[in-house]
Amino acid sequence: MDAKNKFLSGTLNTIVLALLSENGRMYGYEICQKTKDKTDAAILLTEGAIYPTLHRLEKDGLINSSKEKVNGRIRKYYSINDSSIVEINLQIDLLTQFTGHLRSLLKPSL
Amino acid sequence: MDAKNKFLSGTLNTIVLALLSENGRMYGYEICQKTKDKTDAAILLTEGAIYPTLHRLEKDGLINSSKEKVNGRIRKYYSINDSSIVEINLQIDLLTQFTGHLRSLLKPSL
DNA sequence: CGAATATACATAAAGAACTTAGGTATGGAG
DNA sequence: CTCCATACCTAAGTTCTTTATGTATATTCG
Repeated sequence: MDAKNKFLSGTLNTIVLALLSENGRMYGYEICQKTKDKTDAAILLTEGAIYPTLHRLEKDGLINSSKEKVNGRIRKYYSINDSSIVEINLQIDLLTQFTGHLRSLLKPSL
Repeated sequence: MDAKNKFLSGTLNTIVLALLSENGRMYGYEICQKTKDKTDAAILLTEGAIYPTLHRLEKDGLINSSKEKVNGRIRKYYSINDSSIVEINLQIDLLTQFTGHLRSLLKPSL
């Protein structure tokens, strides 16, 4: 019950899409590490969450995958599907707006 | 599958605590309206979500309730439990920090 | 060299939280 | 008198995450 990231719920899809938009081509494990690094370990993605998320996004046609052997190990790289860029940017914008509204609701405590 | 607020998940507890901290004393229906007003209807809390949330927070001892008849209708007012203020402010701070990290992850798309 | 750790993928059972949909009831507007 | 707003509540279903495994290779360290 550590629940490191109880706020994460619902935002993981969009975080992944944003990282792929920015970085072009990433694999699951890398996404977890990158997120950890960029947030000073404040947001920790678990593998049990990231892999199903990637599979879901691919099934929904938002991202593509390709396997590649690197240093003897298989990596599965993902990148955004160009034909979904509009949809992806919309989702990112919506989440950005949501966090803005959220912060305005929380602000009085500052 | 409209999922108006697919990002809400996990943050509702803390939104409620923040609103109660700010406003002192509110009832469920009012919390929904207030949230709608303050976010230009971008965040819409459903009654199916808000009431179980209030019950949960009360059960956990974070808030208190009292019923009152107003204009012929029963209202159940909630307020934060003073002995939980530290815990509540911590949760609000954590969510504020989370949204900060989240925005930094999403920012490159701007 | 053997063991532990990091890398890298995957899935399944369980739990938590939300949506959807329904139910009850009063007051005011048209 | 009917509809809508107010005001509460709960249950079934869905979705997503956590936790717990499992597989496999490369590297590091004693």
